[in-house]
Amino acid sequence: MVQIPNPSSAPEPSAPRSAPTSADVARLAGVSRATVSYVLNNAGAVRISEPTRRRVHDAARELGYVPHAAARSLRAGHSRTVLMPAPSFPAGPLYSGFLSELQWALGRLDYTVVQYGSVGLHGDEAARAWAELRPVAVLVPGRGPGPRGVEILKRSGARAVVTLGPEAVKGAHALLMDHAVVGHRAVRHLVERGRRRIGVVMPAEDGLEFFSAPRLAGARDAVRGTDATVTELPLAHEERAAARLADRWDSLGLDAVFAYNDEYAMLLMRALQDAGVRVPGDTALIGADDLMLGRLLRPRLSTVHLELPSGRDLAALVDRAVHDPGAAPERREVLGATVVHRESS
Amino acid sequence: MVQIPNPSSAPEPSAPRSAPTSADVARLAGVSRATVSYVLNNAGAVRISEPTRRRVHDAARELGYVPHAAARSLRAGHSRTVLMPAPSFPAGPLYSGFLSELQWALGRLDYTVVQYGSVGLHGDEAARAWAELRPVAVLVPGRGPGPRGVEILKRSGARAVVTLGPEAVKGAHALLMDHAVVGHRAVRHLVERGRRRIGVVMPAEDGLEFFSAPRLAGARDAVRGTDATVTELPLAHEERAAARLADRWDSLGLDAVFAYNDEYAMLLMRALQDAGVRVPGDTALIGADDLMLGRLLRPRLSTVHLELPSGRDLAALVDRAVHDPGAAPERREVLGATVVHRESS
DNA sequence: TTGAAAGCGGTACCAC
DNA sequence: GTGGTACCGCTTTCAA
Repeated sequence: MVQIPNPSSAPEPSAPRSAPTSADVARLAGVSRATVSYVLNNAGAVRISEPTRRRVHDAARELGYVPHAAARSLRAGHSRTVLMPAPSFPAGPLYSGFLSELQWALGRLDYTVVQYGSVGLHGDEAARAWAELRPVAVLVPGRGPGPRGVEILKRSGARAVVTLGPEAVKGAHALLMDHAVVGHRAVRHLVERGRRRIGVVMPAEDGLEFFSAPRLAGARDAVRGTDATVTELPLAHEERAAARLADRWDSLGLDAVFAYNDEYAMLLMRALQDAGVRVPGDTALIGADDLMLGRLLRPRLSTVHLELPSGRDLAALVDRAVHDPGAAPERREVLGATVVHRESS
Repeated sequence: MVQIPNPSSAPEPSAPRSAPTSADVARLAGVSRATVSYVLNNAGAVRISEPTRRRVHDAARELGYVPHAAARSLRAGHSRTVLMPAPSFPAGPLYSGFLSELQWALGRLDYTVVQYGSVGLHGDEAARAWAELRPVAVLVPGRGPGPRGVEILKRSGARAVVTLGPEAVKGAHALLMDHAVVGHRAVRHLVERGRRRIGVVMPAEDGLEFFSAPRLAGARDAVRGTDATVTELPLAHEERAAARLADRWDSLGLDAVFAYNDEYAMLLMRALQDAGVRVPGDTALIGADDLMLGRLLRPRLSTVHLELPSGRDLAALVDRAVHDPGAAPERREVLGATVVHRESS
């Protein structure tokens, strides 16, 4: 018996031109769209007979039905999307760890975290782009939106805006992370150990001023009222730049350096050693971020250990804020910084 | 005279309860919603008088109107969202750089990149969650969805699914990045330099097997047909674990190590040196990923330099695939790996 | 040049 | 138990 190809029995090879909707499921199951919705959402208020439930589930599975999030949240008037602009700075292990912990914690609370790639959008323009997605909350790392941006987000339904940065913005919750404290701790440490002419490495790379400027400010603050001085040392993250800096080291007359972070510290340490400068004998050196690599250097690198807020705490804050959008914005300093004294200082 | 608070004259302090819609704008401007849409989207087909345009723009600005992306894409039947599941592995500088380049390039093509935090979702379940957002394309780093997952995504409107991982999936474009080549290059290099008993460091950390397993396989492959052997060396990313490994080093009888990547290599190098093992004299050492830190070690660390696909190329591939979803899936090996011979091997 | 209205896909109220 | 139906906010014919 010859098998005649039946178009309706072979939907597989040629993909259907558009996604199946709940109406398709309803048709196939021989019920109404309402019933499909009830069944698929396990509506507690409505009782659906077991045979019907099965028919609906079978139809949905057969069609490969996937609900349309946009339609759903349009109807519902809200979503459970937490939007985070993708950071403009290169994410190190600290931030990566924080982020994945946060995603996990928000996921447990049934929120969906979405990192939005806002390239080249600035200020209110960025806020508007985020607002188009109608997130229930917005978490902004780094330089946050201005007060107008926050207002835009709230007017378009964001029940919480949280900034993670150096300054609080009106109307938004603020987890204050002023990196000045990092520079302050580092340089205070150096001063306490008797150093007086202190260099502060400033990365030449773009996107880092956001951290380096406050760290420098903190360093300046730490020498206030002492006879110690701070000197800026621009440095690109490459060997030759470090070598050039090391070559003119004697002329700088420094007896200590706070190197922005452990990576720049490592770069500089190697260059200094190659140039015959003894660390910490001639020049004390301290980094920041407490990366594993610092522990492995010779001498072991002193550093400033950072304590970021826990993802769980931040998730809880978001959840609280979402439930009570009217509450006064929280404003909390969350950046812990403690010196880890090892061998280089 | 007592000031009686007038609710209607003071909309500022108490935020409006819901977001302004295009109907609100229309009402305020004294036009229809259609006109608002025309004006705000600069519809070329329809000419709107200049005074009307101004009235609409003014009204929109005054209300802080932001269009509702969900409603828009629901009506349009498609979006320009490119979805990427947030990677399950800790993102290093390589991946971060690649990602931001990709975001930039896709942004230039007017796509919006969204990283979706799919915590604890696996297989088809994850694919369904992604499909709910009806992205125009899905880019999956690491372990991609199965063929069924791809089918789900395509049926719900994704015009392109691209995997960036070790194996091609039916129906999806594949940028093949089989890390076996990394292990192969590293170990071949060691063998060529006369080493025979070769250790391969396997990170004990979760989420890395995805890279470490293929790298080990490649290493095994490289000794096939030679008299060299490969020994697995489990190692946690902490000093004490490295010290323990170094302590029993002599008993292992190895004359070379491929250390998974530069970070583990650095960890091991320090421990070996502390234990009196000379590198490369007693044991040659090679890492991978060509991180800056390797260049700064003594001896300078040999490594395997990885070449990831450029963000621009991948963006172009996505754009092509979106325009011609019917085309045969591209399948291309994109992971370049070349040994950088320095001093440790 | 502008407006009325249909409809995208789901949900939930109200009848039956 | 189940179905009809009115929305959610926006775009886009089609008429006026």
